[in-house]
Amino acid sequence: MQAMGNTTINQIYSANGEPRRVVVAMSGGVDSSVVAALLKKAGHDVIGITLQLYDHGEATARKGACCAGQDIHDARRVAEALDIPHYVLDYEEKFKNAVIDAFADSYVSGETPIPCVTCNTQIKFKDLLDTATELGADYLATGHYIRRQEGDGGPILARAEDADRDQSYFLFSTTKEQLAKLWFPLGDLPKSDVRDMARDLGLGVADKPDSQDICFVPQGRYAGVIERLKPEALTPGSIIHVDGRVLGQHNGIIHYTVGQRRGLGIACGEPLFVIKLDAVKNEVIVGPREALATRQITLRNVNWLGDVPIKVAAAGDGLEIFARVRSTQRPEPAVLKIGGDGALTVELADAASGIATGQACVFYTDGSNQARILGGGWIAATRSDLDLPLAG
RNA sequence: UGGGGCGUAGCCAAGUGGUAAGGCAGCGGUUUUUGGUACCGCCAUUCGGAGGUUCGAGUCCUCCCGCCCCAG
Repeated sequence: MQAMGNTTINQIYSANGEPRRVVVAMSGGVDSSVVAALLKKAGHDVIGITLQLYDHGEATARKGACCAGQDIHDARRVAEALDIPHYVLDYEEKFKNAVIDAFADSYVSGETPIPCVTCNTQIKFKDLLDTATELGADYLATGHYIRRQEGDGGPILARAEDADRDQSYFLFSTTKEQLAKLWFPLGDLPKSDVRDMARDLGLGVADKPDSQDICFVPQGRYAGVIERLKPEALTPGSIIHVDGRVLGQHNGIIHYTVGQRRGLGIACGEPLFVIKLDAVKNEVIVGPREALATRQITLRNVNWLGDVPIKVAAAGDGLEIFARVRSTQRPEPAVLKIGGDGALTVELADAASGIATGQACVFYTDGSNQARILGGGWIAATRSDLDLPLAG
């Protein structure tokens, strides 16, 4: 543990050779607090910034939240203890426009969003990074578990040492330009060590629970958030089996996501899963588990982090990669291809199940814990292994 | 108003004398910086109703109620 801690501090030094000005995005949690402490201890000129992202209402006091209420106080206390300047920036409007509205729009259009990715790339690595730059910072450091390494052609991204904590899935759309000014000191550390460090450093947040769920959604009831923004999203419609039978009614497609089983309220002997959401017809298409199998994925808004242009890398027979279609699953063998029209597709070697549009497909060089991240894209459409319509 | 069949939890369903399987749905939880999946737990003192036989009945008998089929 001690050796690991020293190693990290040494790496922090060796990255620059001399102290630098660093803005640390402090969420009020354990991870970013330890980052601030480590960088301060290493002699850097550390500035803590905490973003206030959403209301002070019902979501504020609950455990597992961040960036509001109690968490801001926690961050401030840590900053005081570390004797570093600390600023709280009101990003509520930016957050609502860039993250919450997009979140609602996504569900209304029949997709399933990942607000954490949007927040990282649209808020933290954009507006906050700009602010950090304005403050004269050389780097913006965060508590994300991912590694930024120096490659031949500039910084590259690699999976975190702690595979269970690896957050590369949520950071796939980090651009090379953003990467140039980002710093992830925890990428080499196991989470348990980070907690130990927090205790050794006497940080009050050492035993704070990990954040989980969507930070701005109270009690996991995301539909309520959407309803407030878009009341029309709760229009009832039909639940239809892939074989054509009308099985029931729903109270708005925003309550469903592809792969979902619970909540359908339909008993038909074998379990039913949501196979597809049709926003135009306002229909929820359900079917057996087999109908969820997919290996063909069409992407949009791909962020490419490879060394050679993607048009070259993915041309012809495509590029053999490892792909991840959800954060909690290991990268699996796949082929990344680019079509004549420039459309990018991923073909999984083994079929995956329950892949919703609006989710992310992230590319890796290999299946190891040291794999480099080659980028990723948003899932625009998938094709069922069965002879069924496109789920998307 | 003759013959036959059926009636078990929200749905489907096993159980033919020994003290109510299972699946689906639902509910709760675990896992998880997205959703979902998965996994774990809970879910009929009671078998359409009323009597009867029996040490003991969802299972046998009688009557009643309700469906379904065939024939009139």
